[in-house]
This record gives sequence, structure tokens and C-alpha cells, in this order.
Amino acid sequence: MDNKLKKALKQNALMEAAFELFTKQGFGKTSISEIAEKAEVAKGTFYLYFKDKYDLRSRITAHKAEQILHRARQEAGITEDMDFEEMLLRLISRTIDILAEDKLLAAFLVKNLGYSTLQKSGLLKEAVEMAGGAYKDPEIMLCLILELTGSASYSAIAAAEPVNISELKPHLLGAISAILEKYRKE
Amino acid sequence: MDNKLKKALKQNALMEAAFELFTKQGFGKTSISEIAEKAEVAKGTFYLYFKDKYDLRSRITAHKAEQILHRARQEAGITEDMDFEEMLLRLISRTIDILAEDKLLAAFLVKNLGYSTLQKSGLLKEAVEMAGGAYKDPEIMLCLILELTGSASYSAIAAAEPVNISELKPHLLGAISAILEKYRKE
Amino acid sequence: MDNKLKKALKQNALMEAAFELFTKQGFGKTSISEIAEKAEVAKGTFYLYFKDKYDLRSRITAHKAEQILHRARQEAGITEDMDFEEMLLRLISRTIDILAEDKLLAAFLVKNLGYSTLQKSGLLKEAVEMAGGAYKDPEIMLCLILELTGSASYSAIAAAEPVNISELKPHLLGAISAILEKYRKE
Amino acid sequence: MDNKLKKALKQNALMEAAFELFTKQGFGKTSISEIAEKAEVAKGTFYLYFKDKYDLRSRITAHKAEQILHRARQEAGITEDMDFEEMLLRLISRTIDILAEDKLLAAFLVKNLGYSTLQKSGLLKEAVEMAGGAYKDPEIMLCLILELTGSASYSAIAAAEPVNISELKPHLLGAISAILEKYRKE
DNA sequence: TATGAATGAGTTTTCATTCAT
DNA sequence: AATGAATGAAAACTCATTCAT
Repeated sequence: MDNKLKKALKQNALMEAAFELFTKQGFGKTSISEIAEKAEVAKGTFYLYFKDKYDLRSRITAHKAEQILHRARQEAGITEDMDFEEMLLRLISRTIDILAEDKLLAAFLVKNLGYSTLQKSGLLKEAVEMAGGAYKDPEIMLCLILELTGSASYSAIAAAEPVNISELKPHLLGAISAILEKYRKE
Repeated sequence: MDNKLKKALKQNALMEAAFELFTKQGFGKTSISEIAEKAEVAKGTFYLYFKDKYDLRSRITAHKAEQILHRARQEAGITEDMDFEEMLLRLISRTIDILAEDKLLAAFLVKNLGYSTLQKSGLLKEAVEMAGGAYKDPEIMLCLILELTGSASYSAIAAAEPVNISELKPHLLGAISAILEKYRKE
Repeated sequence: MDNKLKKALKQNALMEAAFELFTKQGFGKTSISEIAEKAEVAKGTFYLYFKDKYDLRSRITAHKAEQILHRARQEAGITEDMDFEEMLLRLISRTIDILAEDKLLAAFLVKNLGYSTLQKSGLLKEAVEMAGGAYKDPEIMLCLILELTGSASYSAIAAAEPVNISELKPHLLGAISAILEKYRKE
Repeated sequence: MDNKLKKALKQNALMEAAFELFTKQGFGKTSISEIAEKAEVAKGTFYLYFKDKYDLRSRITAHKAEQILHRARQEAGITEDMDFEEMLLRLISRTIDILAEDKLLAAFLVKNLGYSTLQKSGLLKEAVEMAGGAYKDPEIMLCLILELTGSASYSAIAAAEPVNISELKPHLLGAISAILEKYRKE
């Protein structure tokens, strides 16, 4: 009903407010009062939707990650006839582009999105299976690729170190190709 | 003389106590009282040595990083006649071993040691110069390698994901080789 | 409604408690905990109403000054047909009587009520205008009178120096008359 | 000896440092550490010379007041043949000039120098005796004059309210004349 | 459901004072 | 006499959480 809609709106307002504050001033320096104030909601209302700050953070993380991955997949222009390498590179490339548009989101996800969360999302399992035919040790290989991608692109996005993300991107994709090559069953 | 020694000991006691608490229960959940208590020092003494918790953290980070790198270099068995690749792989391998022995230290450094801190340490600059003769874009290449190493080995050390560190290590070194190969001047 | 009333009551309780403590033991030796305890309110509640001790003090000062002036005016028995001198003397006389009843209040106001606060209150401006017709330099004249009154009666009220206030009062009013005389337009 | 000189110098350094800090940031916001630091003396040394902050303050007050009064008397150009009124006016005028040169000193003395301290200084007693011949109630009269002078000139010096001190001075001296007139035995 | 005043435990921080050197 | 590191009691201030409305 209208009621459910309202509820969802309040929850969403809280999550968005918290996300902004967490990214701008850090999790530790953000209080529940601040979040409630920014969301234009009473302090007590917070507890109607979330157990505490930690609960809120993990729900934001999952939500944001899902959004990003879903969008990246949609926009990556993947077709049936592509091979695994091309699909993966396209997906990564598009994800980087999306994160590059939003430094704060990138920083937030890198800090809070562990490999284990990704594993749960199903996407990774899917990818491991797809890679299984043509590559050795697909899970380890994908882990290496994902860690490299996350870590290096974060550094370039957030601090432009050692170079900015658009300059880094071809290098990163090249390195990924090299790793894939190494793991390809001859 | 004696006084300075005592002072250094107190400071060290505070840093060690804080390090343990930060790694065991997290930075945000550690209070200055706790640190002082664990260091067997009065609360007020903390403020004789550190401005606040943040100051303490950054000084611990720098200190620990320097320790690790120094030890790794000492123990890596590097000799004059080695080529760059061998030296780098040995250094990384030894660093991983050291970190593998101490999960908590690994976690702490990954969280708090940014690429920029490493850059300041001088070691990186040195490596870039050494690589300059035989590799294209040495800084970017090294950045990719370091991010991959830090991120992947952390995941393996801290959570044994996707596999434990001893299993991951050969894969990681292999991936690094593949990246080096890609950047080698013909 | 009821809520607002409660809020006002709490604020008032804090101000009254603080006033008593400030006057009895001094501002510097009064802690916020003490104030809260005396007001029978939790420590945190203090910060719901006041920024800090300084904020509280200035609000008490303004509040007390307004109270006193209002009461003095009410009780001074001023009528339309009186001339300025009579009105002023009656007002001052009544103010002194009120302060004489409450040494601590007198001490508090003398310490914390600057001339500038009085200026803001509007009463002074009014008096300046009224005096303008019959007296030269009315603002300076009134300033001299007020400073003399405040300072001398404080000394007599608080310490009975050189004599107690009831003995001093006629002298003070006499001195004020002399000053008025001096400034009267021929 | 040299030793006594050294001692006196340290004590003096502490008093001067404290005076500056008390006037600049207030008594309550000045700590003993700060005073010692500014005096370039170890914290513990403070306790060799003063019992606590209050002791220090009262000694500074007495010292500064004596200095001022002595200087004012020296510079007032008083001669044997002057009558009481002229002497008093000259003394007050010179004192105001001295205080006008040093706002902070003026503020400090007004806050900390009570009428009772003045009484102890002997100067007041002397003045009362001198006035005794020609004026009624000489002590009360002098008290009124001193309170008026202190209070009004402080306001003008510290805040230029209602006008600056050089503008106020003739008014103040005029008012004093009027008071003297009133108390003169016919 | 929603509110926001109230709480008080817990945290940071300051600082007068001591005392071994 | 002089030092200044160390102390710890006490102050200021924060904030998650509750609960009456």
C-alpha cells in the first residue's frame, strides 16, 4: 500500500543519508543522530528500521554492490557469442567506469565489500563455472583478477596514484589478459 | 640518558598495547583508557606521547611497515648478480611469509598502509629506478604488482579465501611473473 | 504543549541551579555535573539546552538583569507627572533595594553584566531619549551615573565597604543629583 | 647574592608571564603549565615560588597596583601649595592616563583590585585624613569617587563605551568635582 | 508508526601536584 | 634549587538507546 511505500522511503532516506556521511566523514565519526537528522527522520525512527550502525552499513554495502554489478552487466554489452575473456574484460571495464564516476562509492565499496560478500552474490560462482572449461584453477585465477582490479582501480580512482584511472585502465586490462593467458588450458 | 630510554620504552609500550588492541577489537572499539591500562601507564601519560588515537595509529602504521620491509629485505637473500625479476619475487615472497606468520599485522597494514605511505618510504622509488632499464612504464607496473600482492595475500592470510596463503603464493608469484613479462622491453 | 512546558521547566531548573552554584562557589569552581545534579537532571540533559558553561552564564545574566529591571520599574511608583530626575532616582533607589535583598544576585550581576548588555536592553536607550530634552550629553551622563551606582552599591552590598548599603544609599543618590545638576541645560 | 637575584628573576618571569596570560585569555582558562612554559621555567619550579594560581594572582594584583599608584603619584606633579581637590584630580587624571596606555592592565586591576585592597595600601587612609578638614564624610565621599572612577574609566578604556577614555575624562573629572562640591563644608 | 526528550554510561581530555633525579 | 615525566582525579562532552506520548 501507501504505507509500505512510505516505509520503504524512510528506510531509503536513512540509507542514502548514512552512505553520504560514511563516505564523507567515515563510519566511526558518523553518529546515528546525524544520520537521522540528514534523513529528516526522528532519531527513534532509526531503530524501527535498523538494529544499529553496523547493520545499516552492511545493508548499504550489499545494496550498493548489487546495484553496481547489475548496472555494469546491463551496460557491458555482453552477447552470447563472446568468449569468457572478452566478457570478463568488458564487465570489469564497465564496472571501473561506473566507479570512476563516483569516487566516494568506490572508496566505500573497497573498504566494506569483502571477497566473501562477492562470493555470496552468485555472480562469482557463475563466472567460476563459465571459466572452468577453458582455464585451470578458475577460482584462484578469478580471485587474483578481482583483487588486482579492486585494489588498483581504487587507488587510481580515489587518489590518482600512480596515475588517474583512465590512464591506468588499459594497463589493468592488459595485466588481466596476461593472467588469463597464464591460466588458459593449452 | 636513562630518562630518554625510559621515555622511549613508555612510548613503545603504548604503541605495542595499542597495536594489539586495534588488531584484536578494531580501532573504533578501542579506547585510550584501554590502551593506557594495557601499557601499564596512566591515562594522562598517553597524551604526553600522542596527540590522539589517530596520531597513534598513523605512527604505528609507519613503524610497522618499516620494520617489515627492513626484515624482508634482510632475509630475502638478495645478491648482486640477480636480475630484477628474481629480486622482486624474492622480496615479495619473503614479505608474504612474514605477514603470513602474523595475520593481525597483515590485516592492520592492509587497512592502514596506503600506496602513498609506501611511496614515501623510498624503497619504491629505488625499485622503480632499477626496473627502468628493462621494463616499460615501471611505476605503473610496480603499482599493479603491489596492489595485487597486498590485496590477494591479505584475503588469503586473513580469511583463507579462496585458499590459504601457502597455496595461493605460487599462483600469486606466477601472476606477477606474467605481468613482468608483459612489461619487459622486447 | 505539555512537552514545551516541561522543557521550559528543565531549562529553568538548570539556570536556577547554576545561578546558585555560581554565586556560592564561583563560576570556575562549578562543574556541569554539579549543576545537573542540583537541577535533578542527567548530565547529558545539560547539553540539550546549553552549549557549555559560558553559554549558560550569559543566558542567566541576561535573564536575571531583565527580571530585576522589570521588577524595579514596576515597583518604583513612577507616574506620568514626574520629571526625569525623580523618575531616575526612584528607579535606581528601587533597584538598589532589590539588590540589597540579595547580595549574591548583586555580586553576580556586577561581575557579569557589562554596560553593553544594558545598552541592548532598550531601557537605556529610552532613558537617554527622555533625558535628551533637559540634559547635555545624556548618554555620557547616564553612563557615569550607572557605573557609579553599580560599582558603589555593589561594594556596599557585598562587603559593607565603606558602610552598609542603607547608609550609603542617601549619599549615592545625593552624588547622582550632583551629577544631574551639572549636566542640566541652564 | 647572585643567587637571590636569580630567584627574584624567576619569580618575576612567572608573574609577568601569568599576568599576560590572565589578561589575554582569562584566569580560568590559564593553566600553570602554560604560565611555566611562557616564563621558560619548569612546571615544578612554579611551586617553589607560589602556592597555587590564586596565590599568584593576588600577588600580581598587589604588585601591579602598587606600581601604578606609585608612578601616578610621582608623575602627577603635586606640590605642597595645592588644595585637596586639585591634588586628587591630578592624581586621578594621571592614573587614568597610565591605565589608558595599557588596556589589559586596566582590565586586570578592575577585576581583581577590590576596595579593600586599596584600603590596605595606606594611600586611601592618608587621603581620608587630608580630606577630613574640608569635607564631610570623607571616607564615603572618596569611596564614591573611586568607584565612579574605576568603573567608568574601565568601561571607556576597555570597550570605548559609551565613548573613548580621552573623551570621557573631562566628564569624569567634572562629575568628581560636582561630588566634591556637594561634600565641601561650607 | 513515529517522535524526540531524557538518560547515563563511557570517552576524551585537562591539569594541579608530586617526586625521583 | 630546578627539573619535567608521571600521575590520576576530575572535568567536559558524546551518543546509543529507551520510552512516554
